[in-house]
Amino acid sequence: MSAHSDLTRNQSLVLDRLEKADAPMSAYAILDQLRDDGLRAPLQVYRALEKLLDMGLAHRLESMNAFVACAQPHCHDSGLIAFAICEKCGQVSEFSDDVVRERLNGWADREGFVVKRTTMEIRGECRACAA
Amino acid sequence: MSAHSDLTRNQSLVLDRLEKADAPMSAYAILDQLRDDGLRAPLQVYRALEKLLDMGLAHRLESMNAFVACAQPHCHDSGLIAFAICEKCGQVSEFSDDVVRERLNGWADREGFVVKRTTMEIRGECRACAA
DNA sequence: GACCACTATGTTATGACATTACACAGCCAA
DNA sequence: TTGGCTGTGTAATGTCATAACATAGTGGTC
Ligand SMILES: [Zn+2]
Ligand SMILES: [Zn+2]
Ligand SMILES: [Zn+2]
Ligand SMILES: [Zn+2]
Repeated sequence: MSAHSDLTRNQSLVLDRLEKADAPMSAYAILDQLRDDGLRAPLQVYRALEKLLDMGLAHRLESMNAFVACAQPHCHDSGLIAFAICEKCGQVSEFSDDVVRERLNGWADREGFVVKRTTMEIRGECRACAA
Repeated sequence: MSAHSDLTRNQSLVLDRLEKADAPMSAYAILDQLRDDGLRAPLQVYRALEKLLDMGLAHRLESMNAFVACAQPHCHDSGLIAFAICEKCGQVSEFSDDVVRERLNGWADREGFVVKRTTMEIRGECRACAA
């Protein structure tokens, strides 16, 4: 069912669902679509998501309490990923920028701030929707 | 009670509470602390917050569903503000970086993405807590 | 094989965050 | 004085996330 054979059943179900979605999904939306597969409680989804986030196979969009499958698995070890989210069609673009990363790290170094995790989300309209 | 005479009563109450807090507050935490002032429902707080956000007097921290008073009101028309949030003591540092803004705008221009709003939140530990 | 530690799972209940819907009051301009 | 606009009060509901507890498989060690 999925190309991720090292995943558990629930993890595979959730990741598959995310990969087939054309927009970010909330945990409860995922759950609703996996009822037929035997999932019945939110925690089953949240637990699977937690692992997928750890593995970098999915991302959480803080600004909308939703989740997406990673667009370029294993391709962003930069430690800083930015998301552009179209509020009209839901399309999410994932990218990283070394200059931005440098600037933020520079600020943190000067301030003595120890960075654990950074989120960067741009909301707006994609080219197609803005036209 | 507040230096913001153009605000309504509820807005002043909420902003005062945020300004006196030493860490971000959830809407419900604000509500709890304003019971004595007559506030009784979440919506009263959320409505006040909505206006304060519009006016730039407060900010929402998406990564923790909480709110802070703006640290430098009227001082960041850059349109892009970054927050560094200490997960230990709750201290929030607010800053902006023109280079970062340029880079993100550059990406958006190339992609034809129309930016409405950008959130940038760094989680970690401040100098004092990391020591 | 018996044991133990570790990870995953299933289920119920609860907690935390946010909005919808409706009613009412004040203000100001037409 | 009427109508539009903004702010307010209240109840009910919707949405997102976790705590607590019980169970089951897996793999290593003795
Ligand atoms: Zn990714
Ligand atoms: Zn779009
Ligand atoms: Zn500010
Ligand atoms: Zn700290």
